[in-house]
Amino acid sequence: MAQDGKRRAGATPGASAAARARPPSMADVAALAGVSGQTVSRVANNRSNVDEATRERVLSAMKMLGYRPNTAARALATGRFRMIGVVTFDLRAHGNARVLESVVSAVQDTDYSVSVVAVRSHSEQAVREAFDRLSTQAVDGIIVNEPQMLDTAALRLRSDLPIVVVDRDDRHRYPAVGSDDAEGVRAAVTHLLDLGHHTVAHLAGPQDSYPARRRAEAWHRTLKDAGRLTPPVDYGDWSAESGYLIGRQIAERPDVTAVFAANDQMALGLLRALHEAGRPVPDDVSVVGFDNLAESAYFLPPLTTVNQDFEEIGRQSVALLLDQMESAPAEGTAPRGAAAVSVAPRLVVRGSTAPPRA
Amino acid sequence: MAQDGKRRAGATPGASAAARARPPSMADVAALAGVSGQTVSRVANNRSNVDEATRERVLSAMKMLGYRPNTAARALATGRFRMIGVVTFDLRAHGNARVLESVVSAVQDTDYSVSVVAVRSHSEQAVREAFDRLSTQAVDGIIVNEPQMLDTAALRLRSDLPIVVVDRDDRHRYPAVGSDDAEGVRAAVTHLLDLGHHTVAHLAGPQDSYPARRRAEAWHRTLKDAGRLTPPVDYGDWSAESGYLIGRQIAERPDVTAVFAANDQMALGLLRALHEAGRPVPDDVSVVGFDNLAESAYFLPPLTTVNQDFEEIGRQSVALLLDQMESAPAEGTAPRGAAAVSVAPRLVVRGSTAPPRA
DNA sequence: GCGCGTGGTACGAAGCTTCGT
DNA sequence: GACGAAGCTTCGTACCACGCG
Repeated sequence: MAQDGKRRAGATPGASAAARARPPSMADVAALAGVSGQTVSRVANNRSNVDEATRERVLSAMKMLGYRPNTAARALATGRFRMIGVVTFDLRAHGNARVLESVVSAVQDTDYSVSVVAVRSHSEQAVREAFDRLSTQAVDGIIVNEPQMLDTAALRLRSDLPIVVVDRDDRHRYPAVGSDDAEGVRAAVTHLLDLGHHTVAHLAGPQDSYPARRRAEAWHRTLKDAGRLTPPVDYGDWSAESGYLIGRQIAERPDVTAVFAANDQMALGLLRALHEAGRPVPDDVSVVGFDNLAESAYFLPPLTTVNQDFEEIGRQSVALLLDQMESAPAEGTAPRGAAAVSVAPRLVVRGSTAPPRA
Repeated sequence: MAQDGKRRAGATPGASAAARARPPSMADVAALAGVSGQTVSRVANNRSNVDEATRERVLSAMKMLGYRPNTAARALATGRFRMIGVVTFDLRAHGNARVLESVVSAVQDTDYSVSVVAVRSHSEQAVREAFDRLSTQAVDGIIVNEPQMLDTAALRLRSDLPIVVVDRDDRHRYPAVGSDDAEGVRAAVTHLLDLGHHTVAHLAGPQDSYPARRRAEAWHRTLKDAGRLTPPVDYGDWSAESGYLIGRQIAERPDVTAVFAANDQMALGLLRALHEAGRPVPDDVSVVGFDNLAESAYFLPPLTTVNQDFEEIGRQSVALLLDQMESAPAEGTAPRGAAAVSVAPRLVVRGSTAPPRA
């Protein structure tokens, strides 16, 4: 076989298995298969110009030795890491966890891996730090799961890596993928109007959140387009607790017959507040949420809500990122056109909505 | 300055910025600072034997060039990747997402990164594939978030990497970190007995889940220790839907005055079933859950449940893993003693439990 | 000649390129 | 077109040696 005995003593097949500590290298495979390292490399990278028979020999040698290409060496040689970085916020938030899940899942269908960095606060400082970690670490592209970015200045980062932002916002110049919130909100509010409600109150997310703002704006616009009055908005912080606290105030407004909450958690708090105030849902007040938690179908009453297709969002962001990575191989900063992908949400009608009392 | 002009043409300071595409390497920093690459390496790794003045020079050169050490090259040279792999199941499950969150957070306090691999099914095949991915990829240790492993054979993996399993189970020989389920269950069941209930029914998780089994066993033992009868167990699948479906049957058993559900989601379904059957909670039936979802405090009624300290679990698993990684530097398979860390759960009493009707 | 601050060189594992058969 | 051999590249680190107090 090959004569690279000078490289290391134990590499010859004759050596006992006792010295097996270091993982097998390409040279080991080559020796066992009786081919050159070059050919092993060709097989490992699925090149076409290898004879089927030798390919088989090499593959079985790989299997026998349990050979795994050394990622570090490959990355060093190619300059690419086969790794996608994900910057995410609080995973306790349902949507964030779902997005991460679907991104991981989508990436798994490629030969990339995922490295996750969590941002603990919404400060520009924290976000910048996360990016720093990722660019120090070896990633070829970054997906930013940014459902509540305080200020977009934080997104103006020095980084020549391809980036995709999840949860569409037009304030920045990066390609983005997100739910078409406006469409979902429109469906929700229209559903309530169609049921006969004169207007719809809004329990919004925090004012410094872009998604919250978008939903509030869409709510406002839908009412306006329908020629309805727009009640004053209440702002929560996405939590069930805030929904409950604000809900107690809403419950005291006898004119309110329908409420659109910016997420299901706040809707849950609202349901409890209305219940305690003796205002039955949906007989007295209708409630619509946003997100479609797994639990929402079992709230009392089951919650009408807007379902977001997180799977699709994950798939699309990964696709968009890979796209960029392939088209701009270290081209520097060239966010070509900043594509924006909208994923359609879907209204799920359940028991928390009904026509207003006669 | 240095004389490595042979390495690449554009590296000399005189070259225009036009050729700047490749990130700056150590040699660039060395050239700019007028030292050897070796010294740059020393500074980058915070070694002590560098003169304070040269250290400053090197640091400012790094800053000026925006130098970042190349992870791949470093890994190749050292044989360590500074990366921890996490194998996780469905992130839609609250607990899994929480564990991932806390693991990521804990790792972030070290200079390691996290690579996430998701397992889509509970088959040994899928788990093995996940491990394969991780060992192909560059990780120094693995944390397995395994709250519902079908069979532990799947955990008997060829992998000489340090491993920590989250969600303690004694069927395998790996170090593990998890909630002390038995203790949490005991607290929950005892709470109900103390309220005056003669016995407590159990809405269990799926039979092929170890955590579910552990909780069921602890429930059984607690009742037995108290000398109470143990009603037949009903098995759900963790989902609110299964809780609802089984709950409808439970609601028809007039003897049932208290139910312990193996998680909050099933408890939610149960609450709804009891409500629909006209059996008020807690007046007619008391319900206790397990997990303490963010939402549980706003269920109708607010759910008494067992809180798990996921943050602590994450911290502990990372600590345990780092421990192993440092103590067993490529020692092969030597799971020393298989440490097991138990994290104490805590009963949270809310409105879903009360003494039985007189 | 001890020790500190340095520099020189080989090395790690894979890839690519150029020949050559 | 299927392969091999040799040599160079990637970048950072380990080890050893050197000069200078």
